[in-house]
Amino acid sequence: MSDIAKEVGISRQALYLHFPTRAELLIATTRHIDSVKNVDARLADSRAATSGRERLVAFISAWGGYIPEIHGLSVALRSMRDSDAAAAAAWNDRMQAVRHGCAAAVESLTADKMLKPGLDREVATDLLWTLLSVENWERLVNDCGWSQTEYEGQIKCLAEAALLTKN
Amino acid sequence: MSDIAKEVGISRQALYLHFPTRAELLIATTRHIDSVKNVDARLADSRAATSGRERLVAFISAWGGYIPEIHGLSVALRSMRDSDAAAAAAWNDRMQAVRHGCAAAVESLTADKMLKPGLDREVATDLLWTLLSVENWERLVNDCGWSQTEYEGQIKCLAEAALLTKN
DNA sequence: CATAAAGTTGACATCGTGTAAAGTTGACAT
DNA sequence: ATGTCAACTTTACACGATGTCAACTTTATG
Repeated sequence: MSDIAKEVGISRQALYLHFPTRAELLIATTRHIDSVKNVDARLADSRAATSGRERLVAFISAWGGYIPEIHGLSVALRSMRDSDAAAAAAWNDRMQAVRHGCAAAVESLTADKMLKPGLDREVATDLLWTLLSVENWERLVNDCGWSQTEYEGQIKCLAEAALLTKN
Repeated sequence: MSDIAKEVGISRQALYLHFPTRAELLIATTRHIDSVKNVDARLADSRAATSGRERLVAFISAWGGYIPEIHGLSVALRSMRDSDAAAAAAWNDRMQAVRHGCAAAVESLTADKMLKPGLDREVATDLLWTLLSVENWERLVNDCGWSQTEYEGQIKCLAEAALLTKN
């Protein structure tokens, strides 16, 4: 809070005139970033896709491309999940929203009969959701040194290999 | 530290007679668990595998089955990565050890000409390493409610779909 | 010019980690 | 039996972070 106040140019106490707690500040910031960076518009492409496969790829582009925008905040929010229930709930909400996107992509694949045979839709959603986690992005981009382009490309391949019927 | 001391039945301060810092206590605990749970023996199977594919599957069983044993500790260690360099280094060491296992499995697949064409060995290692992260285990088992058996089975399928050449 | 909003300073409570000092207890060797 | 050493105890305190509180100042506005 001291650092943020210093950066903003007000006193630490004045921050508490705007946000009751550190968690609320972070949560409000995610809301703000969402509106500034326009998440909804990013997801429009994937909803507009005609085939299930296109939808899958478009969704991966949309969410995968959004991760870097919220990454710093995501680190802060996740790191206080165990000490602050509000922060945990806020993070869970975001993740459930991503999960809904995954489920929609899986439904679209199912409609196209492109889902790998024997793969339950729920399981497929869980797998896709897991692949698209911020933690995996961190590992590949930060720890492994991949570029954003490499990340998106490989995750698309991986998701296709995992979910799509062979040819 | 208070809680641990209470659990152990000594004073908080006495803990510091054994471990200089909280981080060192956690690190020492990982070492202890490793020796008690015998990680090395668990990995013997995967090193003994004859084919690359067997090796991959055996490694996933070995490491995937070890995750639940260290999970509580892993949470504690990871949560102090940003505040404590020693904790971060300890966690990284463990993860690099897992990465070496992944690299060995990938090499074994390469030797068998089973690695998906066009897939760089380094990239394959990164992907496998990412799939096998503790964070993914947490998500699938804790958040998605999968059993350990489901986890191991699906991750094996996923790893095979991601890395192996098609038939 | 009064007022209300926004900000300032300074002090303080609470919690967790870690340090420090002085005293207690018990085992064990001589 | 006595002295010594290791392990532990209690008490106190420093430090940093979050959050609260009270009193004072600045500034825009009707």
